Amino acid sequence: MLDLNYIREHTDEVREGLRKLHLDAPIDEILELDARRRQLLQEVENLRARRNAVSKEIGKMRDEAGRQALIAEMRQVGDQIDALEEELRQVEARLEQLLLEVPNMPHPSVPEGKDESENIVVRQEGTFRQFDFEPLPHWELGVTLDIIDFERAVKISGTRFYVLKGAGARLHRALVAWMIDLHVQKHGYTEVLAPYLVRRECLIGTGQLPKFAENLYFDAEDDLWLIPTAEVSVTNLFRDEILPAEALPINLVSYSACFRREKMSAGRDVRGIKRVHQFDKVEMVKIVEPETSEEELFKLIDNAEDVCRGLGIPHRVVQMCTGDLSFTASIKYDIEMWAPGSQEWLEVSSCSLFGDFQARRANIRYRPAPGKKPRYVHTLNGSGLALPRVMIAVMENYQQADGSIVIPEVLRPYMGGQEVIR
RNA sequence: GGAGGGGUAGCAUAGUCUGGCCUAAUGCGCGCGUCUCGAAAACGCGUGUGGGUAACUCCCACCGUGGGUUCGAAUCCCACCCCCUCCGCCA
Repeated sequence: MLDLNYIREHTDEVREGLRKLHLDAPIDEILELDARRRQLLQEVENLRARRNAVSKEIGKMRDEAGRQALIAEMRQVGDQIDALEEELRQVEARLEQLLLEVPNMPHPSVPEGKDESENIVVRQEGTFRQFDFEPLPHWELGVTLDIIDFERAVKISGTRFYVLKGAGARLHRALVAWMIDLHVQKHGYTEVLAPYLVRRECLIGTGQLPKFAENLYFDAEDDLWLIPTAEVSVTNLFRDEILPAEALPINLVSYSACFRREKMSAGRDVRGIKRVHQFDKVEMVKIVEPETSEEELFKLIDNAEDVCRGLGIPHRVVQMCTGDLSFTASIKYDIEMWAPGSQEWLEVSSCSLFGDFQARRANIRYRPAPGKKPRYVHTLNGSGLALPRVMIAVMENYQQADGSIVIPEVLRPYMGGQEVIR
């Protein structure tokens, strides 16, 4: 959420930001409602001040006739207050609703562009493996090795679900365990395991709601929502808190299942395990002081890249242009791994700096020093990494001519020393 | 799910029965200062959040949440949420 004062005082910059994003937002209506709100607020508060003062007098008065006269007068004032408050409530509700639909502003450093075609490949690392045979896509390798079962997944859950089996399931588990250990032991994160079902307010806090409800699964009876990413549960751990300065930076890593309807991409990427309704992910979340947040973003990206380096799979870092930024991000970089069987770059991580956009929504603040006013924190997160696509990259990069898959060395301790899946 | 107890500012408590000097007190913690070579102790001052305002020693709101009664609600009424104890059920 943007600061209402900022919208009022820097209206032109907000309009310019929206133009760069190729998005629209009801700025005029917001400004009108804001002006009306402040006007109503003053009227109501003046009336309330009067009533407070007079009511106190009434409590002390002995003259019964004068008392009754004042009570009658205050009854009138009360009616006026009720009427104004009703209008105020409506204005504030509408204002809140509109503010929640205004996207974050792009950071000035973000290159301008209309859509993903204008994203910028910042760097590429690692060497492509030279194959002396035709590398197969993972959906063929997985079925042949009997480590992925698509048909039974569809039988029990429908399209866009998958089942891992035997060494496939274990490879998945090994990846999760190794990634978490890497981030904890080498990068200094603290591991957390949080609920997959969260309250509606959490989705509003991190920005999935109200705009993107159609991408989420939820339980109507209890109004509990399945998280589309651990970002939601982990960032919201701190909602409505004022953290002491010494608690920052907070660096958390969390494994979770993620649930997405994928309504927007019907018909795309239907083969294999690239785009599914339920997948697992290791997510990194940072809660930091505003002054350090850009530096923290680059650490975050490097931490995610370290996973690619450890696995020995080529990757590249892509900066999103303004037209391809998410609703909540101020800066965003994707990390993509090369998949030689599918012949494509796979987005395995998305690293974002949100500034205070999420912090305002979730009301996460910190106190810079004892006695000082609370300030909003900056939040960041990045995948470290998303499991199915890393599985794809491992399977396709490490396949051999006979269809077997060599297990990357870093994962072998997590697989009981196994070296090859055949 | 049943019965009982509870939710008050960072923490711990008072206030609720009996509405109005509660515009929420006290202790702890925290900050600043005095004293000291320095510290502790003691003493003094200060210390919740959000909003209105150019700004304030000014005003408004917030006592779990949302409604209601009243000139006036932490206090009375209704609904809901959460926590604790016991019982039931359960991996």
